[in-house]
Amino acid sequence: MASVTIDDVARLANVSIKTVSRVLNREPNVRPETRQRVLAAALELRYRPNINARSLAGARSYLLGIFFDNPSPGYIGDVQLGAIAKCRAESYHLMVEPVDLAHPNVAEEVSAMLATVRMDGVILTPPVTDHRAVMDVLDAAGTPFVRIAPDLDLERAPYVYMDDRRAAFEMTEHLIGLGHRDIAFVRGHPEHGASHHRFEGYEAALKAHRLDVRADRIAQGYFSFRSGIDAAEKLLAGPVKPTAVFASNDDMALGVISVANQMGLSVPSMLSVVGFDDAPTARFVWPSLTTVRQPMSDLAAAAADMLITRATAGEDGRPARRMLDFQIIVRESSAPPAVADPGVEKPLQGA
Amino acid sequence: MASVTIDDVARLANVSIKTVSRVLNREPNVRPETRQRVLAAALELRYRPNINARSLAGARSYLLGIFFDNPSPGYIGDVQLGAIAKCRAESYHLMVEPVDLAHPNVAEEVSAMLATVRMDGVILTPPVTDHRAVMDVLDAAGTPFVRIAPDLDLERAPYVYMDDRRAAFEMTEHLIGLGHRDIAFVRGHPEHGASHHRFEGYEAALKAHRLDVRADRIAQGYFSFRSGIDAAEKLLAGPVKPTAVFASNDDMALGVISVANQMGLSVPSMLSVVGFDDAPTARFVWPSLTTVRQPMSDLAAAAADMLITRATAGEDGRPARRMLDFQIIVRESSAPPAVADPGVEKPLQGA
DNA sequence: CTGAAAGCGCTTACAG
DNA sequence: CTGAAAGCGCTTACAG
Repeated sequence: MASVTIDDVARLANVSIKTVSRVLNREPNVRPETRQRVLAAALELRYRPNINARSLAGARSYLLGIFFDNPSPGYIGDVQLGAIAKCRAESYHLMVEPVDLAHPNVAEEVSAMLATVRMDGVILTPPVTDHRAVMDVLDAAGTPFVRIAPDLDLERAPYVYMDDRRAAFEMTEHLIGLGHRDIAFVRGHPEHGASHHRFEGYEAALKAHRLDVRADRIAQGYFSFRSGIDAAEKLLAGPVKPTAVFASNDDMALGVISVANQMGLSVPSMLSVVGFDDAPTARFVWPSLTTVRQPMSDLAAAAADMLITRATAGEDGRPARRMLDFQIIVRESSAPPAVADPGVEKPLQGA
Repeated sequence: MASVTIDDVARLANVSIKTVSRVLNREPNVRPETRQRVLAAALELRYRPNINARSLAGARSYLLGIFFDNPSPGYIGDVQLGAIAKCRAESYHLMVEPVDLAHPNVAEEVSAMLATVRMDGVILTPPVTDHRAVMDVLDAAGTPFVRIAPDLDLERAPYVYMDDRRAAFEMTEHLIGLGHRDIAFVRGHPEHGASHHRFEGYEAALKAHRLDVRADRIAQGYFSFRSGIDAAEKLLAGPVKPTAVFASNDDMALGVISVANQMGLSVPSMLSVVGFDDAPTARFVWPSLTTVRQPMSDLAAAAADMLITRATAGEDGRPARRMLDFQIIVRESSAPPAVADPGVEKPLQGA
């Protein structure tokens, strides 16, 4: 209860509180011997600086915020884990703040929050990451922020991201490598930049392997399970069906699998289905889903790191950005096509 | 940047800062007219009290902590949403703190954290909710806490929970109501109190409907997908199979479905399978899972509420507890049995 | 290399 | 009903 303060440490070490402060903040100009004495005293007393006092007196709050709006349950957890781990390592703390983008007064709300609790930086998760009013408020408050996987205004502020195009390219190559030549694609929500990048990756991989990009093998989806079902019903309607479907996210891939099941198309023996995201569900469905793991946790950790180390500007003075690696997770839902094309036996030439 | 302080408000309202403080904290003894003037000034200046200053000077920090260890990704999100919503409504903020129970120095770590950032209360989620060393540290620091769905030492501290036994009872009745008479059960991890409550509910419902509780229809599981598979392989091995399987959680239910699929037992037409938890996955698998929704979000909200309103002691002076309602979510995985028992037509008598 | 003073923006305890 | 003073536990700016 009666907690140990900087005064207690100073007294025990026989120095002023200013010296204790210097040692704890790793400031220069302290004799090694003095430093040792202070450290020993702090250790003995198990001294922990009070974050409120530090924040009130100084320029740092040792607090990072993470803004969410309507997080999908799995998502919020992954993201936070990364940010929390980094914060913990740097003795920062993470404050979770919901942001209701649909609310008419978002800006006012966020502004009030920023005034109440001072944060050294804020991590913006999608869809908040693309909300201009929120960024305006953050700028007005002088609070640094890093965006996770933004779509819009990429020059505006620092961000972390993964290469969606390249991931889609590699996933498509995974299917081609399995022997598939007729691969359908379910596009993501047209308002998400990632949707376009993923489609481009798919398209580029087909072209690189001299395969046709057929309009009747491409369906529009909106990232929802339901839209995956609708898309699958179109893609699987004809007599000659694709041997694989690449859905731009896992929820839609699950919709595709559901339709395939109902049509008696066994996955993966008669139809391979792959997704994107590695949603928690992907591991547990039957068959489990081959997908792309977005390094959400690492992205958040990188964002936290940029904020804590104040590395939010690149060498050229423009907002910094960091790209992280994705991972192709091969599970049960992808396999060689049932009836192999005669040409499949010999390896294909990449472009 | 240059933020509005209590002094600015006091000046504009022509009162002392103490009076501003009174008004903002809803203390008595302020003339209505004065109160109005202060409120108007605060509004005009968009004044927001600095949380660090409040915390440093006063008895409240307006901060709640929520402790996690190895959260399953879906889980952490649900829980937090509830806690955050409540915090926001009461102008509190939520700090997420990871607790590594496996670490030899958990107690020391938590203790350090508590010294650094003062919290008005802490919410403990499973499995932290049952960790004695953590509770000891919390007590030592004088920090109130509320446990979510604890198993052990129920008299020790306030908690929120749902009635697992009753939920399992009702789920079993759902199956009986569908016409099932031969219902198998997969038990949960024996070290979790909930496992026993769920089993008791199953057992009680069978007895209430004069159905046999058969040892060969009960298998031990450990809450994992894998253990669900193992259990299903035992339960579905014989020539006369149960018409329904009630698994103590969703992960195991998915394991059961997976085995059923591989055995050619179509769910739900040849076998009904139900779970418990309403994991995010439950909605998306095919067939989607009939299950029990644990009100995780509401439990967390209730916990936050108890902490904020300081209602952590019951009227009898013992630790308070609050029980919340569960919900039976009927989806596609449960249906009437394929071959109905002749006796099924007439309604059964409940006990 | 070290320290005394002031101040961050509030609340507490006390006086009137 | 209202306010002047002290103080929470630190860091900042300055002096030596």
